[in-house]
Amino acid sequence: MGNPNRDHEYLAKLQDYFASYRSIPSYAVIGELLGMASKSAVSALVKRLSLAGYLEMSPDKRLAPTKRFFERELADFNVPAGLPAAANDAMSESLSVDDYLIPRPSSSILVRIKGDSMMDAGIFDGDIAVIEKRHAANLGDYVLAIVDNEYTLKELGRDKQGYLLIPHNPDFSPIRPTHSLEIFGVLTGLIRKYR
Amino acid sequence: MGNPNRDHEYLAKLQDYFASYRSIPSYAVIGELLGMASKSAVSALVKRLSLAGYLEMSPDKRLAPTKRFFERELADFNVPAGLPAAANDAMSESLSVDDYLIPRPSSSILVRIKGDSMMDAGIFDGDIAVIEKRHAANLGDYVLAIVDNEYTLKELGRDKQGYLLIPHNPDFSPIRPTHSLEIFGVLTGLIRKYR
DNA sequence: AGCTACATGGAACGAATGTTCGCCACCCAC
DNA sequence: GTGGGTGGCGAACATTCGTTCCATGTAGCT
Repeated sequence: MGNPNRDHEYLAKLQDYFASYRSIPSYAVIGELLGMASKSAVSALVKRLSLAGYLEMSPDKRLAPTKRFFERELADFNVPAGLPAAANDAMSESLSVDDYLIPRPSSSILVRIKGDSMMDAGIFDGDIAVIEKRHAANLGDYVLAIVDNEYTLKELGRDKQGYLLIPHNPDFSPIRPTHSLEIFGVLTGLIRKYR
Repeated sequence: MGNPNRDHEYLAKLQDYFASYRSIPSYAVIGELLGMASKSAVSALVKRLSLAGYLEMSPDKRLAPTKRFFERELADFNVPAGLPAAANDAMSESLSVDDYLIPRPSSSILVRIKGDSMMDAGIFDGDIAVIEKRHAANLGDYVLAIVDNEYTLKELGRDKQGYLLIPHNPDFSPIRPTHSLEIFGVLTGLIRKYR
């Protein structure tokens, strides 16, 4: 395999396209997109990518991406500088962000964080929390709780007087539930977007 | 229109199908799927769903789901008043988080954070950073830079002596590149997993 | 009942699809 | 060099696509 495989480059363009339009275009358009003049070249490419596990045929004979299609490479931080391009061949590990963060979609919801009460825990206003819905939690878990008809994300704690909700910000005080403490779910992931 | 619109039911089946196979089937198959015997009925349905904003034509005239296609019914969970500002942004199983965090897959890479030098910016050891590969950045951006053959994530700053890399942790000092400063990419997203 | 509105069935049609085949250009190993 | 493998080109092909037009059936209304 002396030939530097251009298939990764082709795959990348397909990934970009799918990210934009949520569909795999026809062979003719793929060719146009990748700079191929004939559909047979595309056909060959599709066979290769299918073998590699990035594409598959849906039951109705339509071309569709596989799970692996959505995986991203995970590079290690400490890579002593190879060339930046080396990150491509680093072949460390790949993962799909969704699978990584949301293993149980049906019991997970996304909640946008309001306020700074968990700032010291690295949870900022505007972040999105992945909450797994359940009513039980362990001490030390970050829980989305319902207190006085309001949702709030805090650490679940306990002292001799009972359970409390501990903020991670010196400007806030622990909340001691007056009546009952209802736990909506447990924080299992966090997503932040910059810019 | 005595008939309660069955379109929602049809939409639901399409959503299920797409969730399974990541593609929209042909009109014939859609008909089969929904119990319609003719493609003209499907054609009409597609027009309705397109008008409602659930489907659209991709640039190559292929049927594709829109963002709204992936929105989840809020009515699904009967949460007492004041549903936690649910992130309507992106909710679905497969595409959502990827789509939200990684608009350009081919130029994005995932990097696992090592060390606490950005702790005060809410970026912790073990978090995963979404880096968009490019060589230019603005002051104030968090950049993945290559300094002395090591990758490091810092804020890009500048003073009268030139560029520097600013950590967000009082225990660390700003880094002043001795020779050259190479920027590998810019931080565009952050992912953290609990437990 | 008679009428209208509308969703669907059914068939015909041109356009576009993906497959296939033979051929060429290039690169590497020998 | 020579040979073989590989990726791409170009054209022909049957199949399938989505559109279109008209007929049919049903529901609601007067």
